[in-house]
Amino acid sequence: MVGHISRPGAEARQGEVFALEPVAAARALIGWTLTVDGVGGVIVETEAYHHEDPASHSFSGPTARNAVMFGPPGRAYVYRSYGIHWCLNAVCGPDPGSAVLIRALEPTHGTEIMRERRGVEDVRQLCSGPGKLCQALAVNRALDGARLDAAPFEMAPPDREPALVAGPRIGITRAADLAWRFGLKGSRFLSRPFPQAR
DNA sequence: ATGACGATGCACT
DNA sequence: GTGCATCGTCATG
Repeated sequence: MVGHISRPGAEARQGEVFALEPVAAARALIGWTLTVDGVGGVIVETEAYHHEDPASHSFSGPTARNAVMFGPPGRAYVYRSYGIHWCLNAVCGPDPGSAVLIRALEPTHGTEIMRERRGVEDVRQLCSGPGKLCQALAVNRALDGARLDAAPFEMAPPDREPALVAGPRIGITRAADLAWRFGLKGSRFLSRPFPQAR
């Protein structure tokens, strides 16, 4: 079973989000539902990567790997991490070379398929990390450059403006001080907790 | 041709 | 909390 997730006006709102600069886009994407062939869930964690950001793959200019980042917004940029995992980004921004890393989903669609693909039962372990969610949604190199507004992708906006939390990005060494990681406040499906605001 | 380096996840202490 | 598998990508010779 593959339930559609479309809502009225979703396409226009999607175009608006992907036109934003990456920090704004990363914030705006929290709460959207993302599926691949009907399997997926609600985006609860993102990170922004700006073209002038030393932590971004695009920082040193176009290469074979990051070419999609320099193309039109609204496409998937998929890359291999640590030779093992895949990671999914949404290309965004008015300027070339910006993207939003999708870091975690709250599983809502096709959870049994995700359990099979991940080999774990716990719903909190299905999509709580960029590599995990790509395994759960069967995202790989074949989807690098694919449009996010067409099959097999489908995206639907949140009904209400979600409450956000922000913090430093995970797993990077450069520009590690920037608070460009965003999460759905109170979500139990994050890859890691956010540092407490003090 | 070769070497350094990860936008990670998992097992283990 | 720490250790590390594993390999594509990119810079260098």
